[in-house]
Amino acid sequence: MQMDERKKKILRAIIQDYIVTAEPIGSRTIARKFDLGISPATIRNEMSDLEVLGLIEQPYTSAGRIPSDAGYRYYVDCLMVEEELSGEEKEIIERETTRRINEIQEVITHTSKLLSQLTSLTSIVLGPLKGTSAFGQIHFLPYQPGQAIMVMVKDNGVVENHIVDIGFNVTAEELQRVAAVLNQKMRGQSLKTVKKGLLQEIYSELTKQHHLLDKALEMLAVILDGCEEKEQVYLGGTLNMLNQPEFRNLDRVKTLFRFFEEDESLKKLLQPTHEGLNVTIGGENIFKEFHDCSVISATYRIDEETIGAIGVLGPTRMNYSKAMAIVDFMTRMISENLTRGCKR
Amino acid sequence: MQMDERKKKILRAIIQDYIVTAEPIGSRTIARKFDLGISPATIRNEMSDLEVLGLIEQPYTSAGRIPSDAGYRYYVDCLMVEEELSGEEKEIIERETTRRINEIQEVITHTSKLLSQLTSLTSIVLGPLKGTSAFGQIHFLPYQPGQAIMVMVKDNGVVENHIVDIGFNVTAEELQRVAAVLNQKMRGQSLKTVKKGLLQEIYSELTKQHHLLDKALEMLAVILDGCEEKEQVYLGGTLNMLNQPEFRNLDRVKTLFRFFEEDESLKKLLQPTHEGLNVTIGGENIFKEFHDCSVISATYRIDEETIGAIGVLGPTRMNYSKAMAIVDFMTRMISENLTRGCKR
DNA sequence: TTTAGCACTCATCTAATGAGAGTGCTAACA
DNA sequence: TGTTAGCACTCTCATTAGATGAGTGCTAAA
Repeated sequence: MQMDERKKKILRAIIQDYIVTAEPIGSRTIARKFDLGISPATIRNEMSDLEVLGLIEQPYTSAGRIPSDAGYRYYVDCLMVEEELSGEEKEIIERETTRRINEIQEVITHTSKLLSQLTSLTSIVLGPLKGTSAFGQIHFLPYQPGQAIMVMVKDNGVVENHIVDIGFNVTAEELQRVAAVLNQKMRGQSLKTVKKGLLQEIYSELTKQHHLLDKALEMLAVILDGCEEKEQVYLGGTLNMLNQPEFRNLDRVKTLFRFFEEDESLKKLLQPTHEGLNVTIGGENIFKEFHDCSVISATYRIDEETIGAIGVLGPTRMNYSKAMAIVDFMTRMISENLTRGCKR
Repeated sequence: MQMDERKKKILRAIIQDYIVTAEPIGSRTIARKFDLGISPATIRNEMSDLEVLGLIEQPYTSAGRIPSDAGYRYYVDCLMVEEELSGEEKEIIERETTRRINEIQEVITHTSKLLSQLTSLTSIVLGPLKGTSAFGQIHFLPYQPGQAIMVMVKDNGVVENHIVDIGFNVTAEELQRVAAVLNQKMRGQSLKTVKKGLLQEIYSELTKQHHLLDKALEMLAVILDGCEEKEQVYLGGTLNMLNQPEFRNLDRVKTLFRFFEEDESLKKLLQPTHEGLNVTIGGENIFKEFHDCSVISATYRIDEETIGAIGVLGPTRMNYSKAMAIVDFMTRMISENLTRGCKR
């Protein structure tokens, strides 16, 4: 059995209606709502075929039909008319992403908020990935006795400060020297490289400064500990989920929100499977909690290097064309802006 | 009508039962569950009195009784046996709060998690309040051209970094001088003082350094902008709310979670009305969203100065003695630990 | 003052019923 | 041969009507 033009029209009608109403739709209603020029009976026959093809299904006997995961997949791949964002929407995204924002944290939280607002879905934004940033420079500033503030600037512009315990018998001047050695050896290197290969080298360099002999290794450990990168995940518009009829059930909401609290799992949701826009529909998702959801995600880059990802999460019955257009445009804007920001 | 011993016993029984079951309780059941040595009929008469006194109420005719807000209030003020925390609980709190934690952020997020875990309620932790911290020192570090990293250390130990735009014609050396002036003038002053009184003084001091004449004021504005304090609120265990039968209703959950997203309102929830433990019961709450909830809060201090607050939020039908004991013990531990940390 | 007894109330649970939307099948039609 | 009208049938959902049970208030007796 083949998909002819009429079947396509009917499938599109079913999906588009279901996206809006979240109710199963029957042949009669299709004939009434969409002007296809054929009778309910004919539509019934075609729907029967679509069901055999696995593109639609009945929640129960003698209810209307709803799209199956495969149906959505076919819709996204073959049927959907790609949506052009309105000028207004584009403008908002451009304005908000090109705002002069100094700290990457802000970019992330801001993006997450904007994304959920525009799509009315839940947004997930994944911050700088492990291993994508290298050391820029390290500074030490005096703090309490026995402690110092370590300020670390990474090459992607992220600045972090950590308080490190350095022991009481280390002077400010000694710290300066440590910083000098670290800066010289570590600049442009990733944390991984340092931990794997450079550590011994730095240590022997430091111990040349006889004062530091006994303290050096311990200090290094503490410092590197402070450098430990953690990828951050931001969620936006989690409440939007509660507006979806799919989540009228409290237990469903509970498992959903419990999932939202696990950063590690959230990251996996955004795991890209290929270049460009990733669309994961219903049961395609690796987590069974999201077998009634879809995820649209894409990665953002500085220059050509992927450093993070953004995505939206919503019920399988989401407005794919809109969400895809927004995620796509937004990653492009963020990448441009970040790349420009780093060159500045 | 007076509260005699028997009335008290009955009221206590009603409240304690309701805290556990969340179901209205009737005279017969009270007689069965609690060994008060009187018959259901007698209990009925007393309950009738308690209702006249406004301490209990009927959800509808011929249902059992439930405590009213006034009933809870009476219970908390007069009836409740103050709970002693178990050794184990105390130990956990002590261990977790005296852990060597360098950054105040961590203290806050940690506390919030711990608090919600121990109480099975939602915890709210309010970070350092505006105006409670004074400048310690300011440093500038090189960043991108035209920008610098400003590292600010406050006297309460908080370290923040911000990227500030400083204009292209400012050299590193000039920045050092600015820092020197700022450190000299601002140390120990609050941001408010600086903005109100010191600004002019700093400006005239800076302009003495002839190089900086034209840039000084603009830079100052940018710097002070970066200093702007924002109080942070952390929520923990929001999901605990979903386990309460009071929140079986999705709309209720929605308004609740929507409220949780407004930091400003959350702060008001913790607003202390008097020294020590604050208990706000049901309708006493300023927000009508929480007329079926109670809040137990207390402030924490560094030395004698109040710098923040912690609290738990739960249904009016919460375990007051337990929650109060935990909040009380926890603020004390945090205060001690922070005070010690600052002296270190 | 306390208690037993009794009539009454009201929410909740269950089963029955009917309406409505939709299907599949068959036969007629173009 | 593809399309359509008609019809019997199915299944959910909302509504209704009892039945159940926990609880109350009142009265009268202990």
